[in-house]
Amino acid sequence: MRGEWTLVWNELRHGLATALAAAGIDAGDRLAKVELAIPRERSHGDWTTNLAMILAKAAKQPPRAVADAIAKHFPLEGTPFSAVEVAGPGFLNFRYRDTFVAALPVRILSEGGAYGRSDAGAGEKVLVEFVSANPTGPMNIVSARAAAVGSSLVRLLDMAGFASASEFYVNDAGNQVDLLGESMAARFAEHIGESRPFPEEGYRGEYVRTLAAELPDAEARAALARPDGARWFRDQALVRMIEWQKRDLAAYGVTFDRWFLESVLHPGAVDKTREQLIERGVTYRAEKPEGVTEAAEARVGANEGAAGGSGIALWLRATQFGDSMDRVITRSDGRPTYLLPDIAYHLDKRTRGFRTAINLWGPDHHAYITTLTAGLKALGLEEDFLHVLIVQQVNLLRDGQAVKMSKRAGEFDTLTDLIDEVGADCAKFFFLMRSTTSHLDFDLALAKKQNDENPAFYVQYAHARICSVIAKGAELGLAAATGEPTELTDAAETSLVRQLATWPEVVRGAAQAREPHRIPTFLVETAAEFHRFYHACRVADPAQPALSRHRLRLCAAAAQVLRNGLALMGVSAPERLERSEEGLA
RNA sequence: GCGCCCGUAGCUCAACUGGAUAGAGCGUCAGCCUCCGGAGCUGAAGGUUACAGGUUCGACCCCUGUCGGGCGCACCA
Repeated sequence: MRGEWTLVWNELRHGLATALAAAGIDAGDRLAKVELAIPRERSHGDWTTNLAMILAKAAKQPPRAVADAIAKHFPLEGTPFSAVEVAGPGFLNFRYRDTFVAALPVRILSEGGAYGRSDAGAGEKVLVEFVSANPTGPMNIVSARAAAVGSSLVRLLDMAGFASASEFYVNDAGNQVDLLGESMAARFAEHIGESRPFPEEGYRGEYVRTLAAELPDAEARAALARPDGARWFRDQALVRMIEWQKRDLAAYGVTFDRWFLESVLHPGAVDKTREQLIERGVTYRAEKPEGVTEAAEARVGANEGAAGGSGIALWLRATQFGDSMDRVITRSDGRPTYLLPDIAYHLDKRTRGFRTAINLWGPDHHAYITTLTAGLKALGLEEDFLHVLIVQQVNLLRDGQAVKMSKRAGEFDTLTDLIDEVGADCAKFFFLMRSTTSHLDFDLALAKKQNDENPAFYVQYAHARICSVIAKGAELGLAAATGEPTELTDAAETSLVRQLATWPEVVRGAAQAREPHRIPTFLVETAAEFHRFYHACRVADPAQPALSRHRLRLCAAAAQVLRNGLALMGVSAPERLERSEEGLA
């Protein structure tokens, strides 16, 4: 091993490169993309690769012949592997040395919270933007899923060697905020017994009334009397709303490196972006988009009312960059559409040095991916700069029955409601458990159960159980072994160590695929692996002190891995779980 | 009408970017504590991966079509 934070993955890659060179096989750039995996089937070894099968065609040799050549030249010396075998149609299967396995618990404990960390991301700067809800109401359930996934992804990327940061984009410059201000002014007027018309599309939620009543009385009265007083109400509403959202998220354990206000882009950055697009010749002025089909034209006609005015607008030639149609970036009245500041914002991200922007969006925005991507390509940004993860909707259930999520006061709808009902740990575990592309059925009754139906408790229980057995060992005067490698005497022990050995690879894979759900999946498997071991092997046995000390250390290593995984999820790892009344059912 | 996402065991979901015999939990059935937390463990049953073609050594994964479910569709964000 070349030292900590080096992946077995890297060792394999180097070994394969050496073997290919020695065997005289030209892999081209294939090696960079080849699959190195941990096989599901343990009898297939600890690592496997399909490299030989990939190269067979170009090498004009049967896959097994290529595999044999690679196996023959693979330099095992100094690697974690003792053997490489050719199997099946041409797989190369690698097996860990016993000494590597025996040394692993020592290594896990010495690396501690850093076990699993790697340099796979090579320090690439990645900005993860998520939630970014309009500052016009409290955090809701949809945001709760995005917050759990986004914050976990940031930690995951960091652990895999990316330079990651989190950001919340605040739409504080649009109509919606003006409407909020107007709504607030009207509610304040109502509060002091005056009348002021409530805006047509205003925010009718009870929370606006609450916030209005908290405004400083004298200042608010003065603003109400001024002709431009709506602006004061807007600014007040904005500040209070953002603080509220920050509080809600903080209670959930989610914070952001930066809250980016859209308003800072106006007018400078927005104008500059428009000029750049014009200079690049990717815009035109027209009443209608160029090259629309008759069918599309008919639809425009049908939507004229909703579409707004007719007149000369500035269009982006989005179709040249993969979009299905051209898009307006400046309305006929001169105001920019949402697209232009969005482009300006992402240009700003790129200018700050981020090589990748990962955005978490709701399913209602998926069509916008091609539009924004087209806008960024039109500016000359890398095609793969923007990476959008669609976080699918959440269906709340209670004992199998759908829970209505309504904006109206009193109904179950907010993040705070959710935390109050099931707790932040459990909510996050459930949100992270599924891939973001899956619709998620969230059963409140299930999440509240503290029993075996609940995977969040299954993992936390494994951790608590380990802490308990370590405490038991201490009672008996048995401490975890230090220094010397672990003696593995039982198949269940070896199986557990091998599971723990995969952790750095799981972190790397999950980070590069941007799939945080692999973490809870791994933790559930690890917990199961631990329980199996615990069932098969007595850990704290005064009659066998030497063996006990080795097993206690293995337990401590397992606890460390569980803690590291739960930490990535933002879920706590309690040392004790108290039985609740419901849990006894 | 067009576009995107989804469809895997009775239910909720995995399957490591195209790999070896598609796996977990719940539910059902049958077992396991003189022992460290039974909130646990072991086993059984349960599948034409919606359907029909195609691509190749190999497909839940890629391509085409069909059927279902969700979402979006033009100077709202």
